[in-house]
Amino acid sequence: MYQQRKGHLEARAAVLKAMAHPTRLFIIETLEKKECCVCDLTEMVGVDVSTVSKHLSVLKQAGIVIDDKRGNQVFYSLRVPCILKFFGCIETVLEDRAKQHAQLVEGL
Amino acid sequence: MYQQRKGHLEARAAVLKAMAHPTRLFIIETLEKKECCVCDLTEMVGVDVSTVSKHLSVLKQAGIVIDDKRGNQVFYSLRVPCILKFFGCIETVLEDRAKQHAQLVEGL
DNA sequence: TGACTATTTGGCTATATTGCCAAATAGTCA
DNA sequence: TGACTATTTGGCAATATAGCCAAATAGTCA
Repeated sequence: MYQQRKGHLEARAAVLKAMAHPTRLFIIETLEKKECCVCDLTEMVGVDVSTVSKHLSVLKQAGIVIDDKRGNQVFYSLRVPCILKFFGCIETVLEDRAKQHAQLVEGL
Repeated sequence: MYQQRKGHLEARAAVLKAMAHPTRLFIIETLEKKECCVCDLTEMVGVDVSTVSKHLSVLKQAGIVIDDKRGNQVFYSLRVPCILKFFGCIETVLEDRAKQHAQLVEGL
């Protein structure tokens, strides 16, 4: 039952896992607007450049971004724009959860 | 830039992270069709019941499933059906990646 | 109450992730 | 070539995760 779908589910989980980090979500959001080099992103995020580079590597590995080397810079862009549609539903989850929490608090 | 959105992005990332596991994706898929008790899911997944229970706890914490205790069983169901719309795009990522990989192999 | 089933929790080990620093690599330009 | 910038990689410590077993908790039923 599960074993038969396991391989496929692992592939899906890998994509979700690659997105499941606040810095990487920020990068995805940012790349939606325009491609950026590692240095642009590093400045916006405010962590070590090596950390940003590794996050980008995770996103690239997952097939979410592509890189394009130009001169001594590497520009990253979103490879799968539909990724952004995810967020609408995640917001639903968050709002729903907030609502439920509010009810619990009221109910006290 | 990032700092201002960090809290919100962390909340989003937490939802994605809760989904980013093959067993939990299987549970989500299964609960789409019908609610299940822990024992049903345990049998389908084929791991220790305590492991399944912990996965369900992660999904519940994230606001993705709800539980309903009836007798000495606990039934779980999907709280946010839109979660399933995610998968279409994830498939796109996977297919796209497979295509690219095929091209790389051909190009050798 | 006592035996039983269903579920959750605690404890443990093995493994993975994050983020930093330092060092390696790649490209530019005088 | 040498100095410089941009990026990636290796190594490390701290932290989180997954899954098992054992034990605790909750409910049923005779």
